[in-house]
Amino acid sequence: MILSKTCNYAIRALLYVATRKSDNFVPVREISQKLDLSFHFLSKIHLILIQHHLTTSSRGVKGGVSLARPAEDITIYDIIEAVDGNAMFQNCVLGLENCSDDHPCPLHHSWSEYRLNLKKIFQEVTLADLAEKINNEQVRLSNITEILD
Amino acid sequence: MILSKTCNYAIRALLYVATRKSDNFVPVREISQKLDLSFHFLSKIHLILIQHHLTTSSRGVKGGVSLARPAEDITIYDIIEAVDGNAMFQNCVLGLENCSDDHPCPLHHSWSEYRLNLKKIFQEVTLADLAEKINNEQVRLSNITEILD
DNA sequence: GTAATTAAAGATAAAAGAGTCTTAAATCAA
DNA sequence: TTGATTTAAGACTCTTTTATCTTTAATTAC
Ligand code: SF4
Ligand code: SF4
Repeated sequence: MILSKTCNYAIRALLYVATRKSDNFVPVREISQKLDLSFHFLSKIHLILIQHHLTTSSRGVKGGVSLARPAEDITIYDIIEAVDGNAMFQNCVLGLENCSDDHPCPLHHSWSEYRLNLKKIFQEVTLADLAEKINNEQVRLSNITEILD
Repeated sequence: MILSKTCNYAIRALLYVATRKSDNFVPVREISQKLDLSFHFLSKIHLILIQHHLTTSSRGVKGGVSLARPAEDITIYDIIEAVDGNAMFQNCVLGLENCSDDHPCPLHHSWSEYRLNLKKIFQEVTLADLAEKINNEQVRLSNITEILD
């Protein structure tokens, strides 16, 4: 898989929050139940997201997490970078070193172009874009049938 | 990383064998020394490659491994498929299910195109292509400086 | 202030990936 | 045939990732 499970869950969780589109905080417990993911594991993932300023949180009654900025301003790339880092968008696909545009191997040209393209794909899609599709039921967030009710 | 370490090592090992271009078997020990990789770990990786008919092997004095077909006929994709499988070229990047061309989410179009493209990149480059570049010293197989002597 | 609620933090555990080690089997050379 | 060499096979260990559990701290409602 291109993305780690942690990253997958992070994206799904934020998508869920984005579809709720209330200004209130969304409890992690609610997210974990709707997405059928481990509550504690999700909590940990949210710490990462908070540290990277993708979300804010509040404790106590009525607490939970919420997006730090409008869903329109959070790209999938932002989430991937926060969780998995950006090595994927920079490293040689074969794990080789000492390669450059000056001394390209047969893979270099296509790979460097591809790598850039991958980044662009993720940067071009925001949480808002995906959330809209989810609300239109053209895509779903979890493998269980009942998800958003 | 896109590819597993095991897969990286497998590619490097086969590239080394390809650059040797002798009809003799190449001992795994030699490969591991030249590439500065664990002998036993490489041995294990070679079992996979042999099982997938990418290499053949011979025990005993003069034994070792060799490519099962000409280097021109082994693509990087063949190696990746053998070691890491092909999930990467088929699965949804977000780990979601129940998606199709009929109900695409905003990522779907670019991703499915990208996924196909990735496969193509790997399928278009053979061991022979890369081995030639290595022999021309335009790329190297290991991070240690002395490698092919 | 008290109780209920919820995230924060960190210890622990299970699973997967990466790497090591030992023994067995095959092959070759003398 | 014997000994050296080299892969085959499998047990084992270490590390990282994934997941669980427990305790603490903050917030709200009353
Ligand atoms: S030239 Fe590009 S693809 Fe080839 S080894 Fe270097 S970074 Fe990787
Ligand atoms: S439509 Fe494509 S990108 Fe979107 S969830 Fe489905 S497979 Fe993934």
